[in-house]
Amino acid sequence: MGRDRATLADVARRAGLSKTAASMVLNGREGTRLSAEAHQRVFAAAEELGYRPNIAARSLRTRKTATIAFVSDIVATTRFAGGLIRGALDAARERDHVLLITETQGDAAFEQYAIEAILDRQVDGVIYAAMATRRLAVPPAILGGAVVLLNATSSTQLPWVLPDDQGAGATVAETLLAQGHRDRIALIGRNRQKERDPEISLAAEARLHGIRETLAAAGVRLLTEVFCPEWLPEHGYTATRTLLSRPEAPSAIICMNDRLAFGAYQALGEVGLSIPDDISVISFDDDPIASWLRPGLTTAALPHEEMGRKAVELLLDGGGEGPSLVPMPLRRRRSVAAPASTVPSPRPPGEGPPAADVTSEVAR
Amino acid sequence: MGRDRATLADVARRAGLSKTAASMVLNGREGTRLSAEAHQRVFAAAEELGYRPNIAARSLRTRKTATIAFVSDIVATTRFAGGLIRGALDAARERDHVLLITETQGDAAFEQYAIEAILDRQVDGVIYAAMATRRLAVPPAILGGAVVLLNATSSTQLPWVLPDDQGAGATVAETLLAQGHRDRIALIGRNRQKERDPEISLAAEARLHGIRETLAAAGVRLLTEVFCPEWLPEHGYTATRTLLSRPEAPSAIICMNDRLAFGAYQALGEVGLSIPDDISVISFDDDPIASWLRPGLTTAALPHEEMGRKAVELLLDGGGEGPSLVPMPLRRRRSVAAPASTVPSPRPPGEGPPAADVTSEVAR
DNA sequence: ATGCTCTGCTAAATCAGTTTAGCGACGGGG
DNA sequence: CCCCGTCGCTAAACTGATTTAGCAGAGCAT
Repeated sequence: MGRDRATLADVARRAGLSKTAASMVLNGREGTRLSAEAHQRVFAAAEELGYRPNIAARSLRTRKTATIAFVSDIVATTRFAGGLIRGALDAARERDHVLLITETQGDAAFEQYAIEAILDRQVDGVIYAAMATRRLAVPPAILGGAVVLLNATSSTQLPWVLPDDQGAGATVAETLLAQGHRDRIALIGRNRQKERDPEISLAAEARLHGIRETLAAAGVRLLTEVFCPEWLPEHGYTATRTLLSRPEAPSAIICMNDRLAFGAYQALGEVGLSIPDDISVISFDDDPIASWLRPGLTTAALPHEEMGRKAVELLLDGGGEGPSLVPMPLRRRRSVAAPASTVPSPRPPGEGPPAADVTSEVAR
Repeated sequence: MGRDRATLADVARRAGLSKTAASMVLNGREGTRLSAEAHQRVFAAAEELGYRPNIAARSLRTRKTATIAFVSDIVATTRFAGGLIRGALDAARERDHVLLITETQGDAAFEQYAIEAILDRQVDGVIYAAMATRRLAVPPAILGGAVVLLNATSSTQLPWVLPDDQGAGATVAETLLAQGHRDRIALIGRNRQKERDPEISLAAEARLHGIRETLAAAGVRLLTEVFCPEWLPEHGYTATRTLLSRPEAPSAIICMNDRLAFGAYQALGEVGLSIPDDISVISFDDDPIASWLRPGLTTAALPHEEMGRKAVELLLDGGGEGPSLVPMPLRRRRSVAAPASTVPSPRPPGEGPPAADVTSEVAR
């Protein structure tokens, strides 16, 4: 790999000029007094030889590598990582940079390895990413250079990019209000222990805040909230069963994320309630399952690609300290409708299929 | 980032030795006649100064960068990429290497960029990964160095790693046979156009082959097959409705992947059939949804982490040309049981699912 | 003729390592 | 006493770029 490559000296020789001249021409240096003809010859020689600079040699001198480190806690388990990386990759390519990826897995030894590895390689900057939106501590060793936090905050004076969870909360609430939902809106997914701990997640509180403010502005209060230990389908399922066992049935359920909403779908399906005719469901994240559910789940999408892209922009183009909030667009699907005029009553389970119009659902 | 670092010259000076001596000691060179005391002094000096070699300088001379390029067609969209990357990352770290990630998005210009970028950076090897198991053409420019194909084959003489889809097919079939399913096993997900095109996917044919061979060895033939244009939930849904409209109802359904199986769950749920009491469902991939479904979906897992890990091993430790098949372990959950003694009959659905010649029907 | 300023270009240093070639001291054999 | 080999170590070349410092020649004014 990469033997036989023409060097700058080869180009200079072929152009009949010095390495200095060749270097300056190829780097487009201003203020040099090299003739137009010299430019021509250098470009021609470089072209003919298929010259490409050796980045190791260049960065030895310049201490620039055109490489960005992407350090994250977990890349694998969450499918959101892909979006962040993809966005970063795109923006990096546009700026002729490349991404070095490492993972700490939340392990101090691995983090140490990752940091040494990127420091040894003299990366131009570091994107320090968390897979769950949260606050974190930035290892001091990397603070010598450019750092952008992605999907995370910190107490340090750095730029960081976050999804606009609060705005998404507002959007979600507005969507329900616009359909005529008022006093029978339930919420699933708060977590007593974790939501207040910014080291674990900032999302819950911000989303809730957006929801509450918007509802309050319309003079509406949440009907109930059901707490969940985690945001997994099984918890959404149990929470929904709990919800349905209460005297006053909701006209709409806001789930804190799509996995909870999936659980809600399962519970509602078992009980024979139809979405959105009997009950609307709306949620956050735009997990792939949101589009696979029947009916499709309306949800405020986490803008992962834009976030990854934004992080690179802040790192390379500058853009100051503090937060950059990326809007979370609402994916409108079929899970939200106007509330039924009558309060829906759960059918006894085991009675058979819900009275959904199957053929219209099949026509997809 | 990385200024103020001690250099080898600093270490040598502090140890009272030459750069040569320091270099040799730190690299653990055999056959050098440096005294034990000299070793001590160098190690001590390096320790005290927190010396770390500058990789750019080193690789300028040695043409080794301790960096592997991970080139894939698509990292974002599929959540499988994470597993591949994670496995590769782990194995790379164990060997003191780091991963440079690029994405071609199947675009020739992007591929060109990616290749130049990694060639410029003198990576030690390339993992060329596809997100859908398939055959691909390796760009000749990278054939100068070490290359391993991940989740892909090629006609070139390179090592490649694939999931053992055929073995998984066998496992799946055996699992059903072991539960007593025989002549009422249906299959969902073959695709007329694509499955035969190895540029698109190798998985379908291999899985089917494993299934057919195993069943044949037990004297069993598939009851029916329903074709699907893609492997998405909606197609699994339609295919299942189609399947249920046939006179002879299956006791088990094999889905070509979990997303199809999810669609099958939806259709079975609507029609009031219970999994696994009325019908068993088994599948491939171990998508996250497999564990979220109720009941949990039994499925042969794509061993992404192991595959990524294996690719790095082949690249760095050697291991010869040709295929390395990584077994696909079965995740046993609750979706498979013994067939009901009586043939399950779908409850009369008020809305008739489409009735047509199934085998020729292409679910849309 | 002298000094000065431009113009157009180059030699050499530099970055931080690895590697080759070889040097001085010492001991032993002839 | 001389030659040779081993021991323990080092000077210097080398990797491929960037960058500093400066040189030769032309043109112009004095």
